[in-house]
Amino acid sequence: MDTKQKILDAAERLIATQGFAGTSLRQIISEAGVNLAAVHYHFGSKQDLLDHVILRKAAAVNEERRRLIEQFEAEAGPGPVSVERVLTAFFEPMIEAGARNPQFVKLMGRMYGEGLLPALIEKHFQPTLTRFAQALQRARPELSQGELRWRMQFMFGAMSQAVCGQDMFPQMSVQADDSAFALVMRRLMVFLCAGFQAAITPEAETDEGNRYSVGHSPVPAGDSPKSC
Amino acid sequence: MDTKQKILDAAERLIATQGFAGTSLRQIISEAGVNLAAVHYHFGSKQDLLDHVILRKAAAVNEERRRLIEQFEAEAGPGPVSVERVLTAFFEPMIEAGARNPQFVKLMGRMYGEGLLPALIEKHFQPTLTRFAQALQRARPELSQGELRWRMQFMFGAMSQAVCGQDMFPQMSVQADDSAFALVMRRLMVFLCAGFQAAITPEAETDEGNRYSVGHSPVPAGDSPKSC
DNA sequence: GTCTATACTGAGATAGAC
DNA sequence: GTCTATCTCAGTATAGAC
Repeated sequence: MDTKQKILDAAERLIATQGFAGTSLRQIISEAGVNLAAVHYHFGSKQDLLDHVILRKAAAVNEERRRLIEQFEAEAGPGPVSVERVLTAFFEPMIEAGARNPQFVKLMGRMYGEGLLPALIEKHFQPTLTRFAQALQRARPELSQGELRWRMQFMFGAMSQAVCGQDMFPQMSVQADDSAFALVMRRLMVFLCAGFQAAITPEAETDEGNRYSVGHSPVPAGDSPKSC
Repeated sequence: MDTKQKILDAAERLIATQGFAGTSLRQIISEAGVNLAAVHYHFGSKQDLLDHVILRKAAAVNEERRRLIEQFEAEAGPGPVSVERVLTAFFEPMIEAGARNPQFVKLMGRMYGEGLLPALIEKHFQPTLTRFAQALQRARPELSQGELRWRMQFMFGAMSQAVCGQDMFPQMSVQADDSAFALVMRRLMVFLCAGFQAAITPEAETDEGNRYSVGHSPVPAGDSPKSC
């Protein structure tokens, strides 16, 4: 009866540590102690198994996100919800989930990195995502829709690395213990908050000459096109 | 004689569009018109083939990055190079590479997402990476080494999504044409620049009670721990 | 409905003939 | 250097026991 659960648990554990492509069904069934065909009976395919692994927990996180953003919007009345609070509504449920189950959050990050999440999000969480996009748009009305969505794209990438990124600096393993997770997420929020608050990107200077003239003549220090 | 080149070219093209895991050696050899065993003869394994695909072009980008940061440091004299200029030294060579060969840059982003790049970077580009970390540290001396490296981690994640991310919003495909690539990268730089410039993350408030009290009582609006 | 046994196709890798 | 044959292991499909 709990064959399904055993498969889901084993899959979550293994995929979180080894990635989706790096985990074979035979590993999963061996750890779960079930038969290979049971996976396809219950889930259809490896990809569908992944969907179920993610959905059974992501749904709650998503629900909580929706609840928080609604609460903040109600509190804000007619005015916009601040960028900081929108990000809080987005990340706080994730931090909570990570405190309860670090594995799952790591798995989500990995799946995002492997490019497997967007399809799922589009299938199941599009409304929530749109809701956050609109909230951010109200908080930063100067930003074009294009720029805002790119910044959200950047946000997802940064989040993915925050959650499951491997260290680039071997001499020091930053993510020592799980208790540091909440701190990392707060660092992420600070970083992203500033990013969203940045002035709009000037769209001018479309390849006049070759911008790579930077190369061998000194770069003018003062009048950069970037508002930094 | 050009068997090696044919394999490298086909691999770059296919992996850039389908990812590493999603591309089989048999696809590659079919497109290159060579024998399967030739791959293992010339490169040893699929993973090693990927290393060669990346290294043959990434080395130049990396060299250019090193050259630029050195130039900026020379111009700055004893003072620090600004965050903006450090990021320029980092991204400008990549923008150039993308203008010449969009495929390659996309491939790099994909590999980063799949978690295959950090090992390579550590093996071959550690000195350059350390150099940029030091430059950023001088530009933002208030940041602890840990926080700075996390922000770099966020940067890599955002970059990865900027370069190869799939759209989350189906109704509108943002990355319409390749000419938009430079604009996206400038948007990324503006975003990241603000992120690095953000005030340090307060490390206090370590789980006193349960921070999720946010839940059912209204969240205090004013006195947030995040400096946003 | 639930699970087992087994076979099928395609993957990466390797040994050895030429 | 190159190619054939073959090995192991992956995901998948199905027939049939209970």
